[in-house]
Amino acid sequence: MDLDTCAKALKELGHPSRLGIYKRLVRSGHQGVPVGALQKELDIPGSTLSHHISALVSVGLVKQKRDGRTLYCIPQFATFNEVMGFLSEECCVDEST
Amino acid sequence: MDLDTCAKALKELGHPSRLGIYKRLVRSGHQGVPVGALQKELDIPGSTLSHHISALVSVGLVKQKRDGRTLYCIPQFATFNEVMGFLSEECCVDEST
DNA sequence: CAAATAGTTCGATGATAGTGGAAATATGTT
DNA sequence: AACATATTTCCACTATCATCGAACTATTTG
Repeated sequence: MDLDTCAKALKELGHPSRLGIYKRLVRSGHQGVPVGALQKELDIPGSTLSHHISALVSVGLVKQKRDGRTLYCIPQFATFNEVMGFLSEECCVDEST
Repeated sequence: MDLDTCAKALKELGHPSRLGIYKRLVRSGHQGVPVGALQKELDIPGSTLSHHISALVSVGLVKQKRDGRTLYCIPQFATFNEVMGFLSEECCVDEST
């Protein structure tokens, strides 16, 4: 992951609602959480929530999967881990030397 | 560190110039880097750079220390580590269970 | 097909953020 | 004091973001 890509992901995580959404998704694991459930739990108007989710989707932190009328939001751990990897490698002090 | 504080820090890191600045500061360690050196290396106009730096200062990721005419920018590893800690604890999967 | 449910897109608006030149401030030098 | 250097603040402008009701699309059910 390069700096620009990492910055984009961090920017999207850098909003309390979106960070809260991502955190909530991680708690549920791979099966994902329906948009409607997020809306109730986080008490965010539907249209606003939809924008936040698509921001997370746009940087690959979340994927969506439809089952009937229900859209599940699934956290993409691989992308998140790449972000963490970039931060660890490029922005942390190497204490081992 | 709470979610809102973490989101604020991530937001500031979520800009390529600022992420680049922070990365550059980490490379230099505790002694810090003069604003002017950053300006030359990263090729950012002075006023713009100054705004970016103060954004990082405002969330505690950077401190400044003056020595004569030169202002050194010093990365605040403790704050960064708290951010990493929040992300690890709240947004990562616990593989140990 | 009509109605119900789940979510998105549209559209408008107000709020922040990003940018950079010019002027101002702080400090050091002669 | 006058000047040079280092950096910030001011100011104006443009661009992007955040918010949310209303209208729309997708899907299931009766």
